[in-house]
Amino acid sequence: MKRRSTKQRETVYMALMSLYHPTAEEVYEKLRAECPSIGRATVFRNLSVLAEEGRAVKLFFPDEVARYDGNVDGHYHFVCRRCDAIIDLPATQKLPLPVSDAFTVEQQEINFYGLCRECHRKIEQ
Amino acid sequence: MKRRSTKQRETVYMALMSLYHPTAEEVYEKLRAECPSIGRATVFRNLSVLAEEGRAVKLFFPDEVARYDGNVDGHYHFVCRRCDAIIDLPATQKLPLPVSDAFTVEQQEINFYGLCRECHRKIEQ
DNA sequence: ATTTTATTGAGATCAAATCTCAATAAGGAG
DNA sequence: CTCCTTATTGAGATTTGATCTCAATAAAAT
Repeated sequence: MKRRSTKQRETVYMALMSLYHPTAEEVYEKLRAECPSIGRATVFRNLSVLAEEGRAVKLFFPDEVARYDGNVDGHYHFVCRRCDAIIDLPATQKLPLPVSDAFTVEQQEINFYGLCRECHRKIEQ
Repeated sequence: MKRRSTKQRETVYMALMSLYHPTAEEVYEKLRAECPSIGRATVFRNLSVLAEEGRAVKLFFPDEVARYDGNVDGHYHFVCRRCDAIIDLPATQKLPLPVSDAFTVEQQEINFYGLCRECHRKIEQ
């Protein structure tokens, strides 16, 4: 099944790039404001396609709906448990896999959970 | 709201400990075979409570339903994209957080994705 | 210009998880 | 022990993110 390039797909991609870790629903909401004729399934489908093509990364955080990241360079994420902010962190190192020869690692996902500075300060008082 | 210790909660805990990264549904299925009167909501609720209490860890993997881990010692996970196996890896090191003073890290989650040896072998041929 | 078929959009459908609420039972007080 | 408060349970309804269906459309090869 050869893939075709469509106006909708590129529109979805541009919306994704203009948002920070949006959910599919958020991308849909933004697009609907611009081109009301776009369908929800089209947005969800195209985000999947973009992830398949490596133009986006699908993110999963605890008890959260899926999010998409237009930044496909390897990086970590920090999630604040108080304000729910999701913050990109530069990947300073590749983590060596413990028992390396038993697995072929294609991707690694590293998430930190805790309090951002702002929320830490607020809670201390 | 003081927590009470119930027969059901401990039953759920024992079922969790006897399974390897089960989904809530799998725990429910197992328990239903043993004590048919148990309710689905009870199982789901108690797994949440166990996670809250630190007696279990709730796991999230891409496009998967939530799973629970009775092993609460910090460790990594490897997920095979072909056979979907989820494998515990010993945590050989704590990863230092890049911009450490801006965040208070309480947990870190490290997942590797790729092929287990078996599937790697099968695909090569 | 014609043909093939990937893609779209509206709405239906699915499934995991949560919520509702009356009945039950844990566990502290007397 | 008995009584009382209220956390917990269980059945089923509900929610909600996401996928599926299918006729209409449009990309792109011939």
